[in-house]
Amino acid sequence: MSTTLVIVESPSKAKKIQGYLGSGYTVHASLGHIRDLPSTKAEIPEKYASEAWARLGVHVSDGFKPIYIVPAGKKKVVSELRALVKKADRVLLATDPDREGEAIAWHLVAALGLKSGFERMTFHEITKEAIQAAAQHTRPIDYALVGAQESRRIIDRLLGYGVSPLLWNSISSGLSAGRVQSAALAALAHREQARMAHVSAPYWRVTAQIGNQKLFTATVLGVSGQRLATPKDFDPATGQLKTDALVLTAEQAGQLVTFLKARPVTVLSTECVPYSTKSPAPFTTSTLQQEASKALKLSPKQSMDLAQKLYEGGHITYMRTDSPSLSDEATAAARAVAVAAFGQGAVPSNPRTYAAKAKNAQEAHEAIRPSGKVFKAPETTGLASDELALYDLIYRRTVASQMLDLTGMKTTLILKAGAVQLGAIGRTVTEPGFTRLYQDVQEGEGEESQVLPDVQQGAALPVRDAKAEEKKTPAPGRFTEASLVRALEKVGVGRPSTYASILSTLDHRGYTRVVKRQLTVTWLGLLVSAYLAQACADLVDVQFTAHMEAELDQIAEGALKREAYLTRFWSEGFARTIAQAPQRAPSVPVPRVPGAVVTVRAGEVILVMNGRTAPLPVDLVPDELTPEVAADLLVGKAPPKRPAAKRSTAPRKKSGKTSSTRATRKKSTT
DNA sequence: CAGTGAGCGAGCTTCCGCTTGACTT
Repeated sequence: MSTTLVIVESPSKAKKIQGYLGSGYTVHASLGHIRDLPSTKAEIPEKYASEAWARLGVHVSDGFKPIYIVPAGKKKVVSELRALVKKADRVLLATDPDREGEAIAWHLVAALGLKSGFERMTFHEITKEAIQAAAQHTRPIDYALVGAQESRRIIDRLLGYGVSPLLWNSISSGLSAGRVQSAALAALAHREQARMAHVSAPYWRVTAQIGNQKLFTATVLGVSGQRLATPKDFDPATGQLKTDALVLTAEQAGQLVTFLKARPVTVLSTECVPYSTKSPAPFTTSTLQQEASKALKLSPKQSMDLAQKLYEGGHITYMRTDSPSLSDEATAAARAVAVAAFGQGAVPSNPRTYAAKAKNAQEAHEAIRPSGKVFKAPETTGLASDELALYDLIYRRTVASQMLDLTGMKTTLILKAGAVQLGAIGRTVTEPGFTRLYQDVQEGEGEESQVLPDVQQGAALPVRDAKAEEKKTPAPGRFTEASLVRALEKVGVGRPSTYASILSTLDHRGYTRVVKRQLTVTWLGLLVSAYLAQACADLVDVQFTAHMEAELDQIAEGALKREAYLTRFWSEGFARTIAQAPQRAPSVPVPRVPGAVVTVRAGEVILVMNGRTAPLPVDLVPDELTPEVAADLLVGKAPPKRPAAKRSTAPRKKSGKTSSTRATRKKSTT
């Protein structure tokens, strides 16, 4: 009897597919990649160990030939697969239908020593029909696509292992740089610098409570035809007014309140326009992380760990995806839930479809959704606590994606009291649509969602109360872990499988800290970012990945040769930049402390001011370095303690440590 | 003379992306 070995990436997928293909097929998982460039010196094969180029794992001057090894953790799965290959007379490489999957298929051919009798099998849906059809309609491996993946891998290696040593030289041993992490760090550093440079300006906001029965809030827009200043009217760098808007003094604000309380307002104009809010798309990895962060206060890592459990338990589809699209069966299931709960009118007559808008999306999987042809209601899953909460979020989001848009009317009233002009905005909902099931957690609600009375032009309304509040123009907000992921996804940096790990890399290197769910950058992070911006400007350019992707697409289409691209990119580009990079420690100014700079000496981050130096505490967030704190540090006083920001692990655990201590011990005993 | 400790030098670190368990905390 003949048997066919089918190799997929994930074990839960293997189990399901085995059921659909039945006897005659053996389905086994590769657990992702099975070969890679050597990551440490110890992994370099002996025959290359003495070669200088082997440090990179890529023979640059010999056509950028990579050295591939089977990492220690993957030896077991490779030998299992080898044994299965022996028993099979045909192998179907059913890894994911994307660039990385194509490469895994090719690595399997190489690592398992397949000579013939192998084919590539791809599918976008795990249903019995789709799988059986896919097993019949196989194709050869797409070597151009594999070449694009190898180019991506080589670029990331050359950049990462080429640039990181510059940091060891100029800043501190063990630091790292890379295409993805350095772009993420640059975004954080840029935002933190804008915050530090921000000069806030005070302004007054005057509001009145108006109405006969139900009161509504109106805001003073202007006086005698001159507009009242709002945050947009100030230059964030100086705090100075940059338009001709009116900034009230405290006294004027008080007078305005008294004036308003003393007389009714008349309606100058009313405007009523329809508005709508589109149903949200089903979850991708990135949007799941954002919503779980807002609604459930989970970090991206926590969300992914929970989603992994839900996936393994058969509750949801695959959780690492960049596609918001639903299969036909899932669309029908979502509509069925909506109709059962809210009636036939809850869904549009034509099912909604969603396509990826993220750059660089590969769409190998469908959206994250409840599994199966019929969605299990959350309360019938047997799940509890956080797992239940996350499943419930996914369930409601998926069903909501198939429901009607929210529609309503937006009303704007313009009012006047003497020379004072006021405005009020209100909304009424005519069709709640998807919001019956799924409410976005939104900021900036309040006044915008009030209901305004139905009044005519020229009508007079009593003012019940008025007040003036002193406000300050806000500094740009910090990223959260989830909002950084969203920002990276938007420019195509990182992949669903790496979003959570990018954050942990930044944390482990000491570049960032999470403080009260906000992602803050440390002084070390600012120094590294400043150094890279100066030494390797291309690396921190947000467009870098987008440009790379465009070239990789050309390689995949056969329009560009791998070696030509890598030569232009590396030998004629980054290799030169790296050779010319400065070897000095970077220093960055402290915006609010004139004459002070932060730099690094002997691997330690220090503050330098007036010829004196002081080490900076690791947990001192950059914008907490005020003139007072700086003065205290320089006379050796510790800054005021606050609850320590937790760091997940001790700095830099070294995997090579055991072998090096063993070597030292051996030497000392001889 | 044995035991201790300061000081020195050698060697290593590092990337991104695809998967789970096997480890600690």
